[in-house]
Amino acid sequence: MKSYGQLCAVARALDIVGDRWTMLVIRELLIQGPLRFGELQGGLPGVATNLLTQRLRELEEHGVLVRESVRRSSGSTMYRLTERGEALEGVIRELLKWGAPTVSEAPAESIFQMHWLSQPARYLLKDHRPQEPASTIRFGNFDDGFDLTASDGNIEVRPCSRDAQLRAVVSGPRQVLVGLLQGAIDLAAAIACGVEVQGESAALIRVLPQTGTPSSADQDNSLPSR
Amino acid sequence: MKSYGQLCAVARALDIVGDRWTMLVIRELLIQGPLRFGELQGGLPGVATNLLTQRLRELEEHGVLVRESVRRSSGSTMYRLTERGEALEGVIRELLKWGAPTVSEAPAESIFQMHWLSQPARYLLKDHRPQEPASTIRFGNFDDGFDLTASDGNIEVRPCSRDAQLRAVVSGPRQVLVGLLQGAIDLAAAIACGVEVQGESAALIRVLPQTGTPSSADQDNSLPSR
DNA sequence: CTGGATCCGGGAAGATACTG
DNA sequence: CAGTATCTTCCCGGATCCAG
Repeated sequence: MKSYGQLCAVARALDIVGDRWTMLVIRELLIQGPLRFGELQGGLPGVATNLLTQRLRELEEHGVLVRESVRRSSGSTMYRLTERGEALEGVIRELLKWGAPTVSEAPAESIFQMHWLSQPARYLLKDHRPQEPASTIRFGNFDDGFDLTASDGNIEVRPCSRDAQLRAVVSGPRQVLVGLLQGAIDLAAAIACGVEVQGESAALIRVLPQTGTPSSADQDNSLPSR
Repeated sequence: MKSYGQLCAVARALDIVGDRWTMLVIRELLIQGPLRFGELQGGLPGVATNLLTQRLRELEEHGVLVRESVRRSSGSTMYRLTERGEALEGVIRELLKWGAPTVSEAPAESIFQMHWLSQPARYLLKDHRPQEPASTIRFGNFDDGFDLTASDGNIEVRPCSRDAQLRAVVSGPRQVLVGLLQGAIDLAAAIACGVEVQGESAALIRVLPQTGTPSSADQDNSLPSR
């Protein structure tokens, strides 16, 4: 898009990352790590291929990402954020903190992908039992989800890993999961709305926001030995 | 613009503030406080009136700002950020932190307005002499500038005030001021490049980033009793 | 004179078909 | 799979016009 032509740091940033789809490309690469063209397209439903190409070229020119030819077998190219690109994490974080309250107002036909919840989870969830041993939960499934680890009071999120030691696997309807992570509803209500927790629900409770009313879900049911 | 149609906090935020010019409208209102249509237009060189109208309507619909009819004399309307709108400060802050290094790469013919430096000043400058009494500096002039106060280790910026007690007034060429505030050049170099400091230059040095080489400007010349 | 609304040309975005 | 080419649609930008 055309430059704003202003000698201002905000305008300069928007000259580079202010175009339509651009920040969502950054989001995908921040969440999922290096991706191929098709994978990127999959996380950006509705983007035209020519437009995605154009955005990737522009971001490459500005040093936000790099094209990497994978040498194995054929020349499949990967897109990877540079250090400069990863520095956009702060912008993404502030955008999602601001946008989170409006997710519930999204058009009903909105598309949902579980991995989009990984950054909100990182910022909205906390490890409420720091003294307990590290514990990893999977949200969603391997094809679209993320692994969240609570340890020493910290929360980390990563793309799903084959060899993660999972204490629990969480899945369910889109809107309910969003509300659960934001603390808008508690676990008992979420389960009533169709959320399924396989494994130790205590591992999930450990990181969920505390909702106002200490519900029956708090003392929980069992810790099945896994 | 069209919604991304994604159940994702980042996409939802961009649905609201991702359109062209929108974040710059927010920037103006954050920096300058409530403004009239024409004042807004003045801080957004190149925006078409119809487009500005449209953006203001959209932001009003989303509860980011409110139109206020000033009852005095004729019906001049003011635009003021709501609490929700002011919550975008974090997004602006992260954008400017990311964009600051690229300001020097801006097109040569870029427009400059002094008040655009006020937010960078707020985040890039520090009060290095917290024990000294509060001290206010004006950057630019009353028509386009801002007042910066250092006190108790904190930095505050405000639109220019008629009754501010000024220790110093700083002006000079655009690019040099940008470099000075970012610590890319030191005060001695800035003065050599045309920056003028009227009053106590010590008041300016108190808040400037420390450049690598402790230059002659550091021990400074005098503190004229004012 | 400020605060807009209307009109229109050019260009960016969206959809889809096509190719190495 | 990773784009390119093409066409349509819609938004942006600039000028002009209108109302209080």
